[in-house]
Amino acid sequence: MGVIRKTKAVSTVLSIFENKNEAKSVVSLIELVKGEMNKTTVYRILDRLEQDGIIHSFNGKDGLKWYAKCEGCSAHKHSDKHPHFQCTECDKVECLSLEVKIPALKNHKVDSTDILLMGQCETCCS
Amino acid sequence: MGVIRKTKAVSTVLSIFENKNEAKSVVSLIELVKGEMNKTTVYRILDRLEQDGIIHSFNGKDGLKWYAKCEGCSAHKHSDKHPHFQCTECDKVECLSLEVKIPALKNHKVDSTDILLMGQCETCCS
DNA sequence: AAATTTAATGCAACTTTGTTGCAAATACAA
DNA sequence: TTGTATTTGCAACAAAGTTGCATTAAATTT
Repeated sequence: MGVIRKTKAVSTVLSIFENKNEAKSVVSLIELVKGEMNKTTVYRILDRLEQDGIIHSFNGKDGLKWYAKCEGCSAHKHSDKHPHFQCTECDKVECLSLEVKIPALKNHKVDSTDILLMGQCETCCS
Repeated sequence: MGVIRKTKAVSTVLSIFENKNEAKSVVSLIELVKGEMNKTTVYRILDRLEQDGIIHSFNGKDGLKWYAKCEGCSAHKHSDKHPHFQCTECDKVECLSLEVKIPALKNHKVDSTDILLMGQCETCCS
């Protein structure tokens, strides 16, 4: 289906991702736009933006869903296979441009990989 | 805190992990022991077993929590850094003994990694 | 083998995340 | 500007997981 209409709500959500290269949890997004739109709307907009390859989703360390802007994705080819880093102190998530090599698996067909590194981010390290 | 008393409920949960080398989602565990014990008890036993290093947990592809038996873990040193594989068709999860090399990250202190490969398992491949 | 202590359990109520159906509102094309 | 299909809000729901508290049952002590 994807994004079809440029509504005010869609613009608001998009603008949150435009500026920074930082990932956002759905929970924090709902909080950010509280008063401006319904949480159901947030869920649905994120779905559509992901289907259009504008953002990508992944699971954070607590099993919560996070989203971030895709770099070079389209509706049909998602380049969202990069790893993510989540700080165990401040919970912030960053997209990493690392290339992680996964050894081949016998008798398995691997379609995608989720890699989450956890530890202390630059800010919380110092 | 950890496991202190060997109750019937603890034995039941342990026996589920003893036999097979297969991971179980909390949801499936609750279903398995339904009638025998309360879901709260399942959650609490899993917590204690994990703290004692007898099992380890990780997030499956849908953000659900899964558990599997540790191979060579203790309360203080968890060797649960191995990757997992989840089948996108039958949802089954396997622990992999692969060694995945993660390149060093500048200005970050990486303490642990979650790696989940997704695709078709041996059974669903053929 | 009782009595005592402390951990473990059951239960109900609750929180949080996420979903669904439907009516009303809005984008956009004709 | 009108018509139609998409988007939104709302309320109700569903599933995963948590909490408090009274009760039960291990393990220790006597």
